Amino acid sequence: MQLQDQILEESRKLLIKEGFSRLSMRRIAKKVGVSATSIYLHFKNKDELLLTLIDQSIDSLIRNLEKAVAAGSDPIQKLEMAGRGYLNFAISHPQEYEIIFLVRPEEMPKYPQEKFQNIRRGYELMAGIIEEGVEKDFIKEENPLLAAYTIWSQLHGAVSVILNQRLDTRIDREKFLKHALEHSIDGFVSRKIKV
Amino acid sequence: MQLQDQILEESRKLLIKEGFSRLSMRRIAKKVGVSATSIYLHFKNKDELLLTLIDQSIDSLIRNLEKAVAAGSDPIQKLEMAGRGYLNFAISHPQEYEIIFLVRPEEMPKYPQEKFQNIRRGYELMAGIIEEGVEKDFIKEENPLLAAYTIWSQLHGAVSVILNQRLDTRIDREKFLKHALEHSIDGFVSRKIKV
Amino acid sequence: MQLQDQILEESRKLLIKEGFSRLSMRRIAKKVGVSATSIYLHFKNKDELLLTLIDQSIDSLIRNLEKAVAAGSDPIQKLEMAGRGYLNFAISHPQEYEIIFLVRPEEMPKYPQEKFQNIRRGYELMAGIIEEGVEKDFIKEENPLLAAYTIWSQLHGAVSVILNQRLDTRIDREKFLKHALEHSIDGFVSRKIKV
Amino acid sequence: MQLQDQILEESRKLLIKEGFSRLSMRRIAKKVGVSATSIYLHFKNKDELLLTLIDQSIDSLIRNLEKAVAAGSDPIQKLEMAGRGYLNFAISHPQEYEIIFLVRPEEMPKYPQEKFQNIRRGYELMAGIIEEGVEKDFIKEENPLLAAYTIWSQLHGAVSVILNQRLDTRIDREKFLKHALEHSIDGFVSRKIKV
DNA sequence: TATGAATGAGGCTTCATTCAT
DNA sequence: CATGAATGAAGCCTCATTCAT
Repeated sequence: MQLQDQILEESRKLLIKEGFSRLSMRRIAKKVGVSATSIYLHFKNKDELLLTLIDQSIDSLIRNLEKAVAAGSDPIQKLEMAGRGYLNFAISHPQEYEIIFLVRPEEMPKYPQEKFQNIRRGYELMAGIIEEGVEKDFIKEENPLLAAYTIWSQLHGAVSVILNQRLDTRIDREKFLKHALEHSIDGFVSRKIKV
Repeated sequence: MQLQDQILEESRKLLIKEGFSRLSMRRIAKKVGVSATSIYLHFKNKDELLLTLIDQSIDSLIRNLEKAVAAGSDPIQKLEMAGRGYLNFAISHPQEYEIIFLVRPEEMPKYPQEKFQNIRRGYELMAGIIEEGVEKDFIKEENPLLAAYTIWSQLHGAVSVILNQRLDTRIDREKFLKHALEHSIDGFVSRKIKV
Repeated sequence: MQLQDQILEESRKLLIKEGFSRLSMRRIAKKVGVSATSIYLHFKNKDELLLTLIDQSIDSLIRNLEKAVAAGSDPIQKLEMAGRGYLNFAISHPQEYEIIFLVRPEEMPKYPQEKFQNIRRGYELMAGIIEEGVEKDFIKEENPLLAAYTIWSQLHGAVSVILNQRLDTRIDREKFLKHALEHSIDGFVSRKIKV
Repeated sequence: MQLQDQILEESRKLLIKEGFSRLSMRRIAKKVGVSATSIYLHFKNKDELLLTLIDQSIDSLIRNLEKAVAAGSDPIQKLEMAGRGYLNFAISHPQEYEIIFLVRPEEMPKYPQEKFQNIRRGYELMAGIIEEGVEKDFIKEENPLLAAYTIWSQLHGAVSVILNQRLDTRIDREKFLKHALEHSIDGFVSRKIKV
């Protein structure tokens, strides 16, 4: 593995294990086993490193969604599989998922906007499915993008409480995820069709 | 205003404006117009300051929810008003809302667990309403706590994308909030009763 | 007990338990249960407090020596009892003993010299005994002050290694003290007379 | 000279001139003429710096003793030379000598015990000589280690009063040292053989 | 006699980054 | 491609002391 990739990988690990505030160039360098200076041969500075991290993670999430969706046949199934894919990705790749939401708005001006807009591809993929569902009369929905984004945000909410370890201890994690998915996807769908 | 309150207020402002990583004792002191040392006369250390901030914010959120709920008559209305109250609070008091979710899991061990568990009162309030709805046959739901927590997490998701300034620019904020609320509350209710 | 005495007592305890570097006005105040400011009502500043502490300790040591010597009949016995008294005092009142040697030379200019010279009374007491022994022909010694001071310094050495917890673990403390005393006092006497 | 050595040297000087309580990383850095940060490139932290200082000093003392002893022929002469070597080292390298006794018991837990135990080699060297003396019938002594340690502590006492500038102004320093050495070594020896 | 509030100086340490090699 | 040395800024925190009450 190239040094550049090692740096990215260790950064991800450090990020999830120790938190953002403890992610320093020195720490990364030590973990990788090179001098701190060496990192600068591969990344212009810390911001660029983070940006690469974010970029990769967004790509990874979207690739996962696309793969998940590919297996579905009708729009409703596709939507459900996208939702499931989202949750699975977040839960099983917490480092990558969290990095996507790592940069806080006050720091965003430092980062090129278009990088963040890549994430659009995620819910646009969902919006596309909904649109397809509308066209094929599976789904009734006036604003597919809005609908997709709503689902997207709700899935994010469910994942957030888990990754932030704030899920009530009296609630079973798997049950919660199942319920949240249903409530976001099935519920949405059912309501629109069955009612 | 007492210095203690000024410190808390400026901390909140700084937090929202500059982010967690830039919230330092020195910065707070400078903003308030006192020496950094003075803060230690009112708070044992930075952690205690943050804890007070969190505590106050949780209290504030819950008081808002309680007030919102008080105006409702039947369970369904109450639930909707709680949801609306949640969103309103988060949007209009972003500093306080964000502080509640500020502490990341890797730093939690430092803080007393019971402080964080105060937040339970928030979704337990919702669970209570759902239970009431079940009793009065307005709502069909086997696990009110799970249901309440699901709604809770979804509202959090909606709020998060807004506060993190990640809402797609093509989507209107108000429309999104309305849609998200409906999708979380009404949808939940309709599905359970009407179907 | 007066506040002033409480302050002194807690200072002594703190000094021995936590060390000089951690003896701060705030800490003392907290231990005593008053505000830090209050100490300044009783002592001009930290140096004055320390000085009082030293003064009292020197007095205490010397009073102990005088008492010990009083019980002896002939000079040799007196000398031995003085030595034993010295060791006993140091071992059983480590706080007070250590304070006497607390102030390092580089800080001495701050303190009035005459306070420290009180300690002279300690080995002058011993020198007196030796002189008495010379007069009564028990002891042969040209320079009683030098002899007394030598014994004095050797007893200090023995006590130091114990209080500094540097006594070799393979050596029994009591045996060491006995041996050191013999070697300093008896040995001195025997050599001069018996040989 | 390497920066590391400069740091150690200036630390020693500062220690003897200003005392332990004023030995700070900043001060050392200023003396050496580098930024405080630079020290951390050569020492992990302040404790490590002190430990290095202590380690070097213990080594230095023991090497001096060994050299001193080498010149002696019979055990008694060796013992005397070791004692003289001890005094000489302490008086002419006060910084190094004092550092050995710098760490107070309450701070010892922070430091690895084995470093401090190196000092054992010092009085074990003396114990060895005494043992040799016993074997060759020059000396009668049941417990060589105890005897050696007693001498050791007494020499330390003599040195202490001088380095702490507490020697009575009426006593000549050289005479005192000579007397103390005799009293510790010769006295010990004479008594054991001649009586 | 007592204190709460305040402060400037300074404590140790970590950080991102640069520069010469 | 890699590094060791260096640094200014900043982090949290404690200190002795003063002042107004």
